[in-house]
Amino acid sequence: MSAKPHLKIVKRSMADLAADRIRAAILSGALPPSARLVEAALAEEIGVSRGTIRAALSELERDRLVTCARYSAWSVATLDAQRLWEIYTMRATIESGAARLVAQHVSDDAVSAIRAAEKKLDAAERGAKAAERLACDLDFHTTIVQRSGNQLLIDAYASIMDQVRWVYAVSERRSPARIDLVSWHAPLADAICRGDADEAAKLA
Amino acid sequence: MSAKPHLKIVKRSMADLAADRIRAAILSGALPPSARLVEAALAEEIGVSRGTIRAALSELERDRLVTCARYSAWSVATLDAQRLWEIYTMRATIESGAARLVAQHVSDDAVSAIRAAEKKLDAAERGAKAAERLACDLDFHTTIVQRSGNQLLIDAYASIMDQVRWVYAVSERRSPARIDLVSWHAPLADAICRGDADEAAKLA
DNA sequence: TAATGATTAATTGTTGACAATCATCCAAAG
DNA sequence: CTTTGGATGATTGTCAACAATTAATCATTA
Repeated sequence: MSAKPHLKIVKRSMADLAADRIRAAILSGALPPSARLVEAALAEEIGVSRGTIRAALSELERDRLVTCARYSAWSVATLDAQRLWEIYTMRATIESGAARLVAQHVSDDAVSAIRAAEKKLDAAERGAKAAERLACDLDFHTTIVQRSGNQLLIDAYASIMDQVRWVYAVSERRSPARIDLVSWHAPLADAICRGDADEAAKLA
Repeated sequence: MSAKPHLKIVKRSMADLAADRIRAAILSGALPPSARLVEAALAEEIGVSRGTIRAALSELERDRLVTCARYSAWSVATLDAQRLWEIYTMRATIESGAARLVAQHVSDDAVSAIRAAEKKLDAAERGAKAAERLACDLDFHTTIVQRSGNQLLIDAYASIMDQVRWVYAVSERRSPARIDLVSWHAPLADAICRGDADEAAKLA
């Protein structure tokens, strides 16, 4: 995605690593919604101290993957219908704002980037397996948000997409009907490329 | 704002209290952008241990009021032109999404709530001092977001509005011309009340 | 039986000490 | 004069122990 590869190695803290482990366990479904999380147990299992685990859980709390009841318990967040609606609405809101921005000052390389993502989507649409198509789908939308140049939007989108993936993982509904991805996304891509901000925001 | 007053007292952790103190210091300008924050010094000043201060700073980091350089230093976030644009764009995006939601399923009490906020804005517009008018202005927009019924949007808006207030506090530009607040906001209120989602989103 | 209050085990909140890392300074070499 | 290298102080990262709080249990009482 980034043109110039940067060599800098990012040394990550144990807390970050621990957060990754727990996050993966939640996203994979190993830790189901509402599952109880005990700091001491996690500390033992991952091999770090409780303080480190606490920092990791705080990070996951920010991402809304876990919740904390004071002096009582951490637990994996729940996913009711209301929250599901909120997640999808939030995603649509952010993507809409991003699409509007991209359309407002549309550039050549933005167009090429979007068209490239569209093309990959087209390629995946025929023949590729469901997971591949889903990945290209998400990639298409992510490309748009990236192009908005707004780090706040990009971060918020990354966070909400984590939730979306979690929803996908938890509700194991496989391949929800084989719709035509390209024809579904083409109007949005076109609106952005011709600079129609309002239309782009509406479609997203 | 809330109809039924709940009596529950929320005992807050020392970390939360510490976060409030530091947050207030930042929003008041006592801690200017880029100011260095040393855990030990803050711990001494506020009267809690470093671990507690660390938790507080992590919370403020989530709110993007402070940043952390590994093994080096915490510091108050910076506010360059790019970030300023990002903040305002993000606010517009969230408000747009919320306005669309409210307009989509507009209810009677939603209309009355918005009209009430509009009326207060109208009252403040003539005679009241700048701070008062600004408060009513923010209140009007907040009312809309609250009415969206989406907790994710509400939280995100509260977070970004903290940043907006920070911008106002840091750049001490007073009363940026006395524009007619009501006529500026009326189209948005009308669009929502008549259920025109696309128009509402565009105006916001 | 249902409500009350004490007891206790489990869990998070907080702390201070130690380890790891970074930024600065300064001297020496080229 | 610039660059290299090491010593040093300051600051964050991590840990283990202790305090505070909660939730469950169970006997007691009306």
